[in-house]
Amino acid sequence: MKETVTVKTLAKELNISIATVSKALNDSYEISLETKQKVWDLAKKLKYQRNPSASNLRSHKTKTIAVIIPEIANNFFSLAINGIEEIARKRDYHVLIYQTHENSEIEIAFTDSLLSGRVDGILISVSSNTNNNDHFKELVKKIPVVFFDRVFEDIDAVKITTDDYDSAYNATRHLIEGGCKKIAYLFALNNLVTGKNRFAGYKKALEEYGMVYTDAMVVNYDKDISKNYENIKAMVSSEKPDAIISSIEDLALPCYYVARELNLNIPRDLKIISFSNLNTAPLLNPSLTTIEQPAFEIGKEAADILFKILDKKYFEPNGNHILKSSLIKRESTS
Amino acid sequence: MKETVTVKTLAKELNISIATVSKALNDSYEISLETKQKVWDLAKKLKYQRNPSASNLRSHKTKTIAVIIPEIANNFFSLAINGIEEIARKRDYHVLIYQTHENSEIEIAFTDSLLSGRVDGILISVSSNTNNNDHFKELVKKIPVVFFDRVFEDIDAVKITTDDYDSAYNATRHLIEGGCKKIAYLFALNNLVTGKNRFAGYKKALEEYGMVYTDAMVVNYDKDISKNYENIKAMVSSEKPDAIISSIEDLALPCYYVARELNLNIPRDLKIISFSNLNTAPLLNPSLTTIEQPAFEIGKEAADILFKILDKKYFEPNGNHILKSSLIKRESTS
DNA sequence: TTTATTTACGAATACGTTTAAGTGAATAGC
DNA sequence: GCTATTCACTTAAACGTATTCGTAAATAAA
Repeated sequence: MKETVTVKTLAKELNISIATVSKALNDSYEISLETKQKVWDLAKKLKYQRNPSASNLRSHKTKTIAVIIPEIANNFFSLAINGIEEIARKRDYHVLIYQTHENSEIEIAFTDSLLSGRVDGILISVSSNTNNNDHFKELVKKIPVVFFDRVFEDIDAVKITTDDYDSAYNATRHLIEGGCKKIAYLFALNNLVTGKNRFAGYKKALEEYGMVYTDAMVVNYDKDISKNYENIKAMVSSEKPDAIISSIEDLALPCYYVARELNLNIPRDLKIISFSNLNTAPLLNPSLTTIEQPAFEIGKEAADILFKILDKKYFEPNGNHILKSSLIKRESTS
Repeated sequence: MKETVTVKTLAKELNISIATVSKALNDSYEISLETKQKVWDLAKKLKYQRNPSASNLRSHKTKTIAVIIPEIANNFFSLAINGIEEIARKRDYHVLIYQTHENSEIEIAFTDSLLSGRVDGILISVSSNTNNNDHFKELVKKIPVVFFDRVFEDIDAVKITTDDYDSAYNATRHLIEGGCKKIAYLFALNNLVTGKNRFAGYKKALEEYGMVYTDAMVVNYDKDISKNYENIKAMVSSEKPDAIISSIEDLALPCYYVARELNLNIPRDLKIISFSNLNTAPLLNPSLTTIEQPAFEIGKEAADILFKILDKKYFEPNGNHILKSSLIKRESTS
């Protein structure tokens, strides 16, 4: 059993006090360069590693942030985490991952548990079936939090989103200008601004062209994934839309299967456009027109701002940062 | 500023000692049920949260595991993390994520830094350009580690892999039986058993059918992604294979682009098969035949075993667990 | 030269928990 | 009735670090 090397070890070896060692390791101005160098050299030689628990306990800094997301096996979120991790890495921070699986209760359990001082800050993308934001309101009072992509309106925290309204609006216009007369909508994130804005953009475009939608043309996301397929199929069968806008990626692929099942040709009989970060979008049959969110940049931005808050260099508690998505036109709408 | 509630708070309030509170919270047999109940009730009422740092410092248990992977924005790895997270959740463990981006030095930095007692155990899928495994050999002596999917041969630790040899063998046979005469191979993970086994399976199948491969038909993975496309294109142009086996997902899509660029029809002119967990594989143009690894299960299994080791209920330091992949035949090879 | 300030370090304490060892009272064994 | 054991709890000491306060020596200011 190896002896673990602590400040004590170094102190004893160098015949100086523990305090001096600790200060030297933290590059304190109180310590002479000469002594610091001796400490650093020995620390390196003995492979000294600062004990994080002890350090945290004393300093109340954990060098750790938490990321709470609905699902990791999702292109958007894994890219976002990628961005977050990149920023965290630069600052030698550690990243804890928590998946809610779109379950609000799990989400609450996570946020509660993170109040114990395990992390310095939290990045959250809200679960789709979270209706009540009381726990978030409490949370943001106690610990720095940045919301990204899936956000609530009335929370006192920084939010990073994309131009949901504009991109949905543009997508709808793209369809209308392509000759579509009846555009169905796959609605998700109903209770979040994110979802509301997308839907509003869709409605606005319809309105501008004197078109209407009926409730029958709107399919709501069901967390039971198999039902989504059925619901879309039922809607397409009865309503016979000539286009579909999907407000989340998860609903795009079911559309392809439905079209196949109903013998509808995409894009001739049915045009499809979806919010999506699928890297196979260009290779699908037919290739899929997407509203691509800058997922990686969202993650970076969110992390960046969280760190600014931790550094106390950010003073806009309600900042709303909006990044631009891009509409990438492909065969499914041509 | 709210007072943080500690064991001290509870002790004072209930007029009992700190030790009693601590033991009650840990459900120790030394404490009467009556007292425990009082402690639990008050803890709940005051929303007491055990301070993780203090607890770790004293008990040397962090309730945290680390996952080191090459890339999170990858179907296989995000599914694996999903499985890991599921198991961790059940045991109230926290999951730290580290991405190496296939960089061996970053990998070493991570493993070194995890020796400070920040985590109880580590799950690793080795970076593709890691040639030297000395740091792993040292690592496994000091902390429980389970390797998954991308593993080294001669490390004294548990390994979770898939039947790489068999699945590559079967995939190759599938192509041969489909009439292919010249099967190219996209080689990755050359320095890991994982990659070696896949290549060996390919070679064995060729051999059985009296076929040969030349070095010119083998393209090695380049970490500069843009080069892969060029390399594959060059190989296909000069060698004119009638099929390609890609040993990792990242090399499959470039094949599609190359075929498109060279005006080759898949599968007529060029059949393609790839190790892959793409959920859009059935929707590609044409749909892609895949060797699908049970990514989620691999993650679960790896985490499961790590916890067994932590519980000291696992006694097979060299256990090699092999899960089965499935060959899913689609249009790209028909 | 005398006083004030700076420099470089050490002693001691606190962070919040866990745990080994100890204690008095109640119960059991004979 | 006396000793041995069990029960329920307390005391006190860690775990390894960061930090406040203090201090002796060296330097600067007067």
